[in-house]
Amino acid sequence: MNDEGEHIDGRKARGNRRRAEIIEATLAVVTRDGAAGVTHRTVAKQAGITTSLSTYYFATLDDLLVAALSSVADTYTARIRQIIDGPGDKLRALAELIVESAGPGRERALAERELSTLAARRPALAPVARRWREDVAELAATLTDDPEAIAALVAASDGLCTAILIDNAPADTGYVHRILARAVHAHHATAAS
Amino acid sequence: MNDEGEHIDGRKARGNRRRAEIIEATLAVVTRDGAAGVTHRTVAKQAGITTSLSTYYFATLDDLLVAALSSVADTYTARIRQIIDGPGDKLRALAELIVESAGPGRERALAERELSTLAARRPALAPVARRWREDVAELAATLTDDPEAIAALVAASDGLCTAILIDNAPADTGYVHRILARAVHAHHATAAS
DNA sequence: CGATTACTTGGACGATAGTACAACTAGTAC
DNA sequence: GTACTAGTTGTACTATCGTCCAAGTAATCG
Repeated sequence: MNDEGEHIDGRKARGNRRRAEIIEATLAVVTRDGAAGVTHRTVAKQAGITTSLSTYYFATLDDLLVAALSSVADTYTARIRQIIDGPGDKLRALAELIVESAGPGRERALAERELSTLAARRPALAPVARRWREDVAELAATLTDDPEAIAALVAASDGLCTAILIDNAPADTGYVHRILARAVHAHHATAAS
Repeated sequence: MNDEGEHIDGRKARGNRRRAEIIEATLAVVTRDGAAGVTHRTVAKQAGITTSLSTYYFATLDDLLVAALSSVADTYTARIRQIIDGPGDKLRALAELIVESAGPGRERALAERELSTLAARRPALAPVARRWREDVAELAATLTDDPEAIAALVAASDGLCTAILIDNAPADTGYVHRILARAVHAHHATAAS
């Protein structure tokens, strides 16, 4: 099993490399033309391969989109987990992550948002799209025990991302940090009803 | 001018009625199949007219999408302005409006979000998509003078909508209201940096 | 070596897309 | 009545889509 395994793994590794290339090409297409521009042909052209090869690795377009969304979600998860496990001011690190959406990470963030929106219609994508939100919640859980504060931070993070992406809102780290802090640290006198 | 005007207005009125019908059909299609499902043919079938008639009123698909997004944006603007100008607890009314996205207004809200995301790629749509955000900001401005509190409320509103739409998060009016209040009324000790 | 398997290719099928266009209808002007 | 114009229809052209398939290549196994 091991002997054969190494060879098989070698072959599979080549295939997985191709898969990764195709996924990256897919994200490039989403970045450039939006999710609507994703077709087997455009992706293949972007990746420099033939159309048939794209369908060989992803039989259906849905498979391709699921894989692409999963990929960006994985990246984001890694980033946030890095913040959670790392030292330093977690809230500030989150603010810096959000502000990235205004700069070099803008196109990628836009692609993620587009794929997330797409997830609303494809049940298979929903759990993947939900994950980054859960990650932020987990980060928030290290800062407070109040469930509402956690929900507020998640909502604020998401809303700020939207503001930066759609509205081209000013993206100053200090500014974003203050708004996030407001959600978490609010001394809210639990007004009734 | 008036004599002729009446007749011309009569013709134009008929045309505008058709336009409205087509826009409504477009929203129905976005609601059912997503923005990607919008084609001259699907819209025409939904409206019970021929494909050619759809292209007669909206020469290009972009025109149709712009008109559809403008329509939903108008509706939302009217709702929020009603809250601003009306009596009662504005923040609670906003919470109720947001919570609607979980119930009967869900599909419509989803359609709006989809069109907004689409706006990120079409400069012509950007100002329209920006408007509902400005409306919420205007509502917030009646509750506080702090610009950051306003930004926080807008972000919270948007994030909560996303949570409800994508995450199927619990949508309790009191809950939403408390999170919104947290954004506005935070007694935040302006931590430096 | 041949056999097997993963990988890759070019080309094809039917379906559907955006869009255009000439003809037809109905209401209005004179 | 005729002339005109907005509204409406059926049809057709071309392009691109998802998907499939038979054939070819290259690496590995026995």
